[in-house]
Amino acid sequence: MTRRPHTRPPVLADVARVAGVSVPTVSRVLSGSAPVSADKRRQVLRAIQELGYRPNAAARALATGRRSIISVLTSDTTRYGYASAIRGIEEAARAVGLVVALTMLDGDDEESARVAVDLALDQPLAGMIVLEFDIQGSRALAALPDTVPVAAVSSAGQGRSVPRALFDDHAGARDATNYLLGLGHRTVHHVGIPASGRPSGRLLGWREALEAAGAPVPEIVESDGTPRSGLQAGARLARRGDVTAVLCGNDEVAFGVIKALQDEGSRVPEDVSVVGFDDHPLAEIWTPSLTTMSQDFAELGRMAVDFLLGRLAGVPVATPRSTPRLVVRKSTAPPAR
Amino acid sequence: MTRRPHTRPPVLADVARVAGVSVPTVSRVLSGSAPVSADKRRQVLRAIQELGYRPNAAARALATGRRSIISVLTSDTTRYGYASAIRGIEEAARAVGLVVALTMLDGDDEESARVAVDLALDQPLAGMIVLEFDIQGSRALAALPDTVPVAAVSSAGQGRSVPRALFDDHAGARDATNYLLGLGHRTVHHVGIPASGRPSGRLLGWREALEAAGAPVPEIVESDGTPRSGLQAGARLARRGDVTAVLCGNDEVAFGVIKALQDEGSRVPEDVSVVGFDDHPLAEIWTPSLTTMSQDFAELGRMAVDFLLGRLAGVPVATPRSTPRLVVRKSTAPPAR
DNA sequence: CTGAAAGCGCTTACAG
DNA sequence: CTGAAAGCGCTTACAG
Repeated sequence: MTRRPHTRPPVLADVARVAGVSVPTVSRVLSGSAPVSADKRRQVLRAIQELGYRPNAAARALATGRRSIISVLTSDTTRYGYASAIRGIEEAARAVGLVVALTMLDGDDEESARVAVDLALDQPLAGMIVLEFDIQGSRALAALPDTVPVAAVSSAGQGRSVPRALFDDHAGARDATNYLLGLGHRTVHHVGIPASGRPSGRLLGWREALEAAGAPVPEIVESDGTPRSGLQAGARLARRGDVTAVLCGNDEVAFGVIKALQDEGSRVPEDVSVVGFDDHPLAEIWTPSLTTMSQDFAELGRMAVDFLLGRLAGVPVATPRSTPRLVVRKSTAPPAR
Repeated sequence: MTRRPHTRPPVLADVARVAGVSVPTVSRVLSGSAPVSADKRRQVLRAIQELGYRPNAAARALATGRRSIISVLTSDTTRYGYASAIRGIEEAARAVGLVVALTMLDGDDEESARVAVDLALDQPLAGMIVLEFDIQGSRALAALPDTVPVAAVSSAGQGRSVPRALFDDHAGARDATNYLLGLGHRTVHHVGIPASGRPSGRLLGWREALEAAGAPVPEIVESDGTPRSGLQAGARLARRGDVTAVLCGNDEVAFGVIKALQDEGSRVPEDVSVVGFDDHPLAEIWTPSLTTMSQDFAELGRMAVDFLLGRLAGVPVATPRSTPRLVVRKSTAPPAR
């Protein structure tokens, strides 16, 4: 395999010359936009093969004005929910011939959001999708100029008036809390995770369910959404002594909470019931297997793409919405007495 | 916030007109490529502000010939190792002003590899990075024309002569196996995961260590790399009855193996020691916490970018290499008797 | 069906 | 320091 880095890549005019036709004719067989005689078509195809010709994407984009990139703005892509949503976005984008560009939102301030947004905006974008799962996502959304088509994947009930695919974690948290109350727990504790705005839909749904049931609303235990922070949250809960049910902001935190509770001598679910959020692939393998609110992130990602494309095409699309679904496993049970 | 979807976005000539200067002058203040008087500079800047001007990426790419996209070809991005590598790639790329495009390799055949490669190639690429963690990656690599600059992230010892950042899982598996043998285990079983070629570096390292020690080489138990398949593999191992030590192809599988062993009444590590690979974020939270070969995937991703850019710049770069490191936790112990 | 010409929105010599 | 001109590699009317 010989590499020829110094050879100028062949352009359309080269193909035309080799095939003995005009430049527009090559363009026509490439795009199929107009009929070309079988003969010339064959010659063109052969020349393309021979030269290893590839259309210049930049030139094409400039001439047509078509944009082929969907830029995704997201914080930590190694987290399960984020990774799944990105996967769904990529699938849906690829299906319509679009490419997904990834820009990580890793700074904590507005300046770094602006830098990330600028970098993304420097591409020939068809549109942009912001994963507004957290404050970084919200900041990026705020830093976006209103000239670029954008769709966000957000918790229902967020404020900013941007088109979005919604996941109703508010309703999900309410359902989860009601489920625990229904098992007979006097109240439910909550381990929060960082949210896009204050307060999160999960927190609101949880509190709403408690208040509707006339149950006391315990102080929230905060976490940063990682298993490690769940460990600390679990240790704090164990020390309280009166905890029998916990709703965690996500499964990763729930894993840590369970581990800490067990380390402190509490049995799950006999002493404490724990519910997670997201249905992480390891939730069913955990010991005990984790009761959780299942969210289809990939589907959410796909919906965001469809939504964005629909709006670009001028077709009115209803706001897509996804409601988490309770998956009961072994980490929950009625309280001891 | 009013959206004006039907307004033509401002172009450089608009800025020039509003600022009362020539087009090249605007270009110069934009790029800083040549001195511009303070006066004109100010006027240009004001006009840019006023119009909300953004350079057209396609036009710029066409005029300069500069490419700003690094395309990453990868299969399932929700898996921990893949997600981390992508994260590292994105960080390194962003640091030098490049954008990362993601193309998922989800088909099982060569045709879908070709389709994915074609889509990626349709962008103005600076270069390409292939995550050759599995057969999909290898297929994509094979489908790549040799005109595009490419770097792969691969297991050491892979065949194809493409520049690559290497992770030495061969050595890692050998170290892990030797560690288990050193604890006094008579032999070590292996749960394989899908690899890029046959056989994988992990398998080779494992077998090599056993043979060097004169230990018997048990039949391999296959898995697809998911926790669920680990469950099945664990159940099969439990049935054998003579298993005291297991090296798993990755942590996700190890989690499933541990779970199944426990379900079948084996204690880990008292009856069976289990070692994983990758150091998944949940490895330290697992019960028991998982002894594993830690790999810095993000670092590997960063190295791949540096490697690619170095080669693009014509700077000779040594092949970057990363060797996994043993992290001893609670899932391993000397055999019972 | 086919070619000559203009244009997409930038940048880069080239003169001055 | 600044502007007129050419060019990057395509596509798209426009004639024929």
